[in-house]
Amino acid sequence: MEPAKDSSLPYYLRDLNSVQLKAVYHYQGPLLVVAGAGSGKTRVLTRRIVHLIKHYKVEPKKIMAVTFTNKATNEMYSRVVSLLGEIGKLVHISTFHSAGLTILRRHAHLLGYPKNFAVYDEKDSYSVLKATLAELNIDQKKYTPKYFYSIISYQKNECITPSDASSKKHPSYISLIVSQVYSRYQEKLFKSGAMDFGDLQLNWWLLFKKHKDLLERYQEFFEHILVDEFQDTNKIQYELVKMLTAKKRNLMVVGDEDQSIYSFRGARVTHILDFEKDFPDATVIKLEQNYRSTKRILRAAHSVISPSPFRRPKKLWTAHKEGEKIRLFGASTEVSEAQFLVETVKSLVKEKGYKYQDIAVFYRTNWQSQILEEMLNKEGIPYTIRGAVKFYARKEIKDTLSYLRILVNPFDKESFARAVQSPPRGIGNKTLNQIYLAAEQFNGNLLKGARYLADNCGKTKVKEFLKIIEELESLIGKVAFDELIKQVLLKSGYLERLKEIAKHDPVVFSKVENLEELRIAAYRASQDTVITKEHLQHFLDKAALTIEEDEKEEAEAEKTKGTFKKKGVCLMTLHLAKGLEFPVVFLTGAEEGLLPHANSEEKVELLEEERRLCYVGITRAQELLYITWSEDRSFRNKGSRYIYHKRSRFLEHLPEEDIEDLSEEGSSLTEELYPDVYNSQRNNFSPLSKKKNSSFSKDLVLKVADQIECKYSKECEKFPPLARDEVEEGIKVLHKVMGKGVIKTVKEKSDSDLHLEVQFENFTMPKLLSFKYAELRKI
DNA sequence: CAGCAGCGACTTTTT
DNA sequence: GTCGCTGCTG
Ligand SMILES: Nc1ncnc2c1ncn2[C@@H]1O[C@H](COP(=O)(O)OP(=O)(O)OP(=O)(O)O)[C@@H](O)[C@H]1O
Repeated sequence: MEPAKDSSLPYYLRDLNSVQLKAVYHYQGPLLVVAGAGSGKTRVLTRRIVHLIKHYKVEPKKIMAVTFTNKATNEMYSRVVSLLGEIGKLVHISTFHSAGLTILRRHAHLLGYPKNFAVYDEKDSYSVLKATLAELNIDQKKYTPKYFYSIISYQKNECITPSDASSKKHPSYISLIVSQVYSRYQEKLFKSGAMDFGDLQLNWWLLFKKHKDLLERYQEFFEHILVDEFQDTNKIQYELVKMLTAKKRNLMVVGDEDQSIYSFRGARVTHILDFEKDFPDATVIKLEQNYRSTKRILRAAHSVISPSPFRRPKKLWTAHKEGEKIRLFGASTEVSEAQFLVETVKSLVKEKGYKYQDIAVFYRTNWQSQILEEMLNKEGIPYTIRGAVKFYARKEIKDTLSYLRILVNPFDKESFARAVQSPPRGIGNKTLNQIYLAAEQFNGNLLKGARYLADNCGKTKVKEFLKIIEELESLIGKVAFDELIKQVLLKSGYLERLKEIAKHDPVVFSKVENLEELRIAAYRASQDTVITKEHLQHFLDKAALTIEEDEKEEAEAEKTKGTFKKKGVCLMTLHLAKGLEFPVVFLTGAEEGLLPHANSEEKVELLEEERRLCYVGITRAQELLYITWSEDRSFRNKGSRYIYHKRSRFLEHLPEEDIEDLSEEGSSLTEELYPDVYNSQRNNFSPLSKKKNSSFSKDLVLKVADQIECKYSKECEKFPPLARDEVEEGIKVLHKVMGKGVIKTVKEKSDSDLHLEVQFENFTMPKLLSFKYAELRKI
């Protein structure tokens, strides 16, 4: 297809082929774009936003663009901002959940929730469910909280409310129990002034159902709604989109059936088919030219996806060159797989001129990243990882944030209980229950309940706890956010407690380090401005949705490139990779049991989803593609038995002429014959055991703990401020929060500011700082 | 009420 | 192999 090269076209319409242009020009009415990977779907969607604003003079804030994952949202955001600059930031670009949260923050009172309702994560929800099951005398061994959580989430995704669930005509025994649990659970959440993830959609939907006037206002407000990755949309999300566009019918959806990988959370590919039924007048546009990958990569991708039995065949071609062969590497152990990765990355950077951030590493499950990380660390290769063990889900972080959460929402039982008991302070379940009871007199306000108990029943321990809370509360509006976090850690005795534990168990080092990381996140979120309740709420919201702090800001920093890439090799799960692209891709763990995952082998639908996952991974690659697997990997729960895994069945049909097999010599045969030798060799191979204990001594714990207490800010006073013309790579600096470090790179951003990358002593990864705000000292 | 031993779950993917 | 929860003990 000839690109429209006419240079009289505005900048944002260049580099689009005629079919793409047709989609971008589309003004009003429903529009469906279906197309294969890399055909420019996201490009068309983002360019169309620009066109709507520039040409049709639609106000940016009246455009909403949504999708499911944070990553894909960031991708859209950075593309729009790079095309539009500041104006682009006014467009409402977010995930469905984040959009729901924003709207519910404004109107939740209409549903009876407090304005500062809490957002419960999975763990909080489990805990509520556990209490629910206990109340209903349900055997938790037989039906776990997890089980109910998944069913309730599913129901919420399907627009099923508790009352819908209980009004079933001929309920089975189990669905009867489920509906009981669902109702009681929902009641409990409500009393705690809390919503779970599903509620961010369900309550949004209910809000619009119950308050037509409000819905109309939003229908009126949003001129255009665009949905990226439409195949990942579940029922309630589709319903929401239909509701919102019912009046103006300016809805554009963009998707690819072959990339549907979220059916486990209720996403339905059939929505693409439904769309044509729901909007019979929809314009349908198909894109067939791939602009991302080489011919070889595309053929490989095709060989993976085409055997799928349910698939509607789709054309996809590219004008790009053949490119290099796809390299396969079958390793004998996960360690040698990781070694291959590390070595190859090194040589790509050294000899082929690739940058670390050009390289992505994908895997099926989060835990697979561990070994890869260790290897990369060992070799000093910079990398970024997202979502592994979610930062805000860690115990120490949740413990700390629980104090802030009850400041914002004193009804939040989960956070209240957590704060009260971390660290343990002589208040146990008995007192806790008394507080709950007392709180009923105050509409469920737990702080008031506690106050009542403290004043009238002489509970000194409770009094002491309340004193902490009140002191913290008084800091709001007075100090910066990082200071507030520090005070939480000090006043609550949490840090003291960790130091105590450190004396006999240095493992807490990583916890202290994480807390320091949290304080830095707080510092970055507020810089030196005074923290307000609104700020605090906002920060907690972002934490709840696992939106990485300043991800959007950084996206901006790299405007020129269009797409934003973080520093270093990018590690992520296959699910998170969707919508992104990289010059070099490593698809790791491409073996039976992992891809397809063992849990998905049984059912065809699940198996096919795994296939699509593999397809998604392959189609992220622009130039080079490496596929690796390991015949042997230790699965912790399966004991120390090693199970031999064959190369993934999805690789079976890779075209012979497009691949180059670099697999290790020695194979399954050797393993089967000499398992002992094999195993001992394997042990020699793991120098990476997590025995941090010896090197991360208790001194280090104390050091970081000191840091939290801001020892550096005093030290800072001893050194002269660093002037702008003194900034130079390699010089030593002191930062009041992060301590001593060396400037690694200097990036000019504008006249007013510099961007510095500083390697601090106490952190493995370098930190990005703004010169203007960092107030560095010269040492 | 806190500490500790013993037990089971954990590793599928996201918000 | 580790984490976190449960239930027992002091
Ligand atoms: N007409 C074009 N000319 C040049 N490059 C293009 C054109 N259309 C798309 N591209 C490029 O192709 C790549 C893929 O585009 P994009 O990410 O929008 O595709 P996509 O359909 O959203 O892919 P996926 O579904 O795999 O996420 C991008 O690098 C984009 O810049």
